[in-house]
Amino acid sequence: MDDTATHMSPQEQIASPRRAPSQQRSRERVERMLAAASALIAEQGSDAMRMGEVAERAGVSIGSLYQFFPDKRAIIRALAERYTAESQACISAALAGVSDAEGLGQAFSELVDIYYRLFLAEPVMRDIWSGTQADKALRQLELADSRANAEFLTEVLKRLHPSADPVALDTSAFLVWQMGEAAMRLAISVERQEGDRLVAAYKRMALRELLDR
Amino acid sequence: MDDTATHMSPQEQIASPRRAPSQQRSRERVERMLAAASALIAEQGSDAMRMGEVAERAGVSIGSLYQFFPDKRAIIRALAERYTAESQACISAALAGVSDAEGLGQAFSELVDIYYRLFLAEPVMRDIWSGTQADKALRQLELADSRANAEFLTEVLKRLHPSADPVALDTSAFLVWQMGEAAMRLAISVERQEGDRLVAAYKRMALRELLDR
DNA sequence: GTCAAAACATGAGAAGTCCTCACATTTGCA
DNA sequence: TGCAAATGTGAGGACTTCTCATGTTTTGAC
Repeated sequence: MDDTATHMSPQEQIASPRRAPSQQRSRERVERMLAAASALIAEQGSDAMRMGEVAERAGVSIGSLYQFFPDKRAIIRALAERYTAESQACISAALAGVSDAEGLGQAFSELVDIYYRLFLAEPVMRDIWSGTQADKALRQLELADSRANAEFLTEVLKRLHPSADPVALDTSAFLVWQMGEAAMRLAISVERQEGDRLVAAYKRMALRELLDR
Repeated sequence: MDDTATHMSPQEQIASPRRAPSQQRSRERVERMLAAASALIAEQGSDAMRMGEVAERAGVSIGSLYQFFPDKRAIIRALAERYTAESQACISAALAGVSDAEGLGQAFSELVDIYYRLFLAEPVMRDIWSGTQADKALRQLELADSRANAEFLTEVLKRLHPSADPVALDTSAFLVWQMGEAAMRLAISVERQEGDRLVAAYKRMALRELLDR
């Protein structure tokens, strides 16, 4: 009872932490809250998601919601963390065994396709990463996630180009990764056909950067 | 430049239009409102900007604010429109006379530098384009702006590569442009030194896409 | 200059949001 | 069994954004 912060602040506000659910009952309720939030985001977007609605749909009171999530953004962040954990495992697996240029080309191409399909199919993921800019902590999370993913790529690059400057490789990998996320966001915001073209163009561009050095 | 998106979510609200200022007095007041909004965004970000504060700083009542701007986002959009108009003129001028590969390399490189410096120096611009995702109309504006800018690039490319598929050129130009905006956003959100490296890497990557075909 | 109509200005308060807090209930465990 | 810790509750506080009835200024036709 210290960080209670009665007034909203001029700028950044760090949400006070909440207790993690320790009993079976509350763990299930937290799951329901996250599921409700996810459904509402899918339907209306995270901006239009109302905390009262989340509570109602989860079958809990508004107070219970705030027992486990310090504020609205924390719920969204919790969902985001699940996605990042999931996708990092996927990416790591896809790139782990790569040892030559052809293998990288193959793996990278598949990864892009998977991500593109994911973006097209998952309105929640889409919405969350779109809203990234509004929430500093979420932006940090995305950046950290992106760095972690780029790291896998860097490892492969170092194996392929042993004599190249490691910093340059790292920069390339990070940039390529971020460009990919931007390309996805762009692709899903235009007509499907144009989106496909853009993703294909990105793929070519990225592979050239990664392979022809 | 009208629009009316083809599909609209049930939740989307089109803000009712407001009267444009027709008298000298009100035109000046609107200027003051925009200036106040700009200053507040620079200080705290558009999210933390309060309409009451804008009105107070502009020396007008909250009612007057709403007389000319249908809602909060409209004020931000009005500022965004100024930036796009300004930057489009600049880009058009930079690319207009380009007729060979070397000229494009030169002009593009300079343009990237200008944009990077602009992003670093202009907190308002930064904030506005960051918040792009929250406001559908603003996203449309940015997309339209990006297309218009890419169009200049496409024209140059068509001159340089007369035998290439025009659609492919257009896709490349649009992608390169969007990647550039993403690279800028990324660059300003990390340490200055890393940002510089990322922008340089983007420049190389983009030029290769534009020139080596 | 007169005067009606249009444009403009105002701020209390309507409507709606996030989040807190004092108090009630349930659970784990000595 | 009893009791502390964990959990559950929802009315209400503190903010927002935005409206609207009411008053003031400008315009322009006569």
